[in-house]
Amino acid sequence: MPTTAHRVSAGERINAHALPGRLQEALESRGVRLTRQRKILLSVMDSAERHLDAGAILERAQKLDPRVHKVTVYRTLDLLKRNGLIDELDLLHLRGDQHFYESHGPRDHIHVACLKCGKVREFESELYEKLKKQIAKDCNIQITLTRTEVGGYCEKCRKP
Amino acid sequence: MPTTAHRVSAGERINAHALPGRLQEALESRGVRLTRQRKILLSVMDSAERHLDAGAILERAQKLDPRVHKVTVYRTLDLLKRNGLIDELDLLHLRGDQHFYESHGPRDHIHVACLKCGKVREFESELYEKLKKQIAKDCNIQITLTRTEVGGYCEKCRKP
DNA sequence: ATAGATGCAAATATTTTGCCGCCAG
DNA sequence: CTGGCGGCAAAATATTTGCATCTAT
Repeated sequence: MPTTAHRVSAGERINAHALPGRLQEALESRGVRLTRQRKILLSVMDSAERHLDAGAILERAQKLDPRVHKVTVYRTLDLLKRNGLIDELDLLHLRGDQHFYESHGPRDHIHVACLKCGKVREFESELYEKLKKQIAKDCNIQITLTRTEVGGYCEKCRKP
Repeated sequence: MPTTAHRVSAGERINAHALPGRLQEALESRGVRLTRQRKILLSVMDSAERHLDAGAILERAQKLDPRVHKVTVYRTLDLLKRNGLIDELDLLHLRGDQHFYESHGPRDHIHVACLKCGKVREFESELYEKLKKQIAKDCNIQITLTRTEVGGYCEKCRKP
């Protein structure tokens, strides 16, 4: 599996442990105990410029503080999942069979990935909202989570 | 019921080991070598009434012929994936972290799963086709695969 | 006959669990 | 102080690989 190029987005924060991000605030407001390692992990996830898997989260956390343990990463991810604060993605197994995580905001989006260069883009659409409403109605289901992943070849990768 | 067309469950084909199914025919036409174990595995997948993972495929295959090996299941799944004959799903990790497979026909569909009872239903929609076209256009991508999985609570599981 | 497929064991990769000492509140 | 949390090792789960042997064509 190819190592995906590191995208440095403008929004990437340099100093990870500076201010409490969205996730930390969410846990605080729920009265969840905030340990040293949790603060580090939350800041890593809050400031990620791309989707990270458990291993990548561990790496970045250990750069901030080597005392963070692999198992704690999994336990913290589980905590966040249980609290509905992150989404677990597979990204079409583009980069392997592990899971990727993203702190999910209020807006639901589709992941659009290029199968060649591996770039993942997020896409929002009113049509998607309509589709979900149609599913809810026609299947008589109360939808609580959705995941749409699209793979293909981007403009650059189609050209010779 | 719904205005939109929807297929019932994954497969309704009845008899497992009888006649060559869609998958076997597809491989034959491509000149792929058809071994004893491949025929068995293909028939298992062609006649599955629900989405199976590698372990479930192995189990069913061994009931037909105990000489089928686990590794062969993975290698055959890989063969089918490479030939674009099956889709690999995660079904929202409803039943665990393994992958599920389905022989994919010409029609693309959405998987709608109840998070409580685990029932998975397939759903087709013109709206979905439109959405894909919109993505292709707006993201300037040539789409080759899509996966949409929706989780929620079905009518029965919402009731007391 | 022979290229390609299978079986077996062992290696990888990822995630989970049991147990005990530690620390945030 | 104390109940939840984290570290460590080991288990569990899922999948892949090396190599010798077998078989469909």
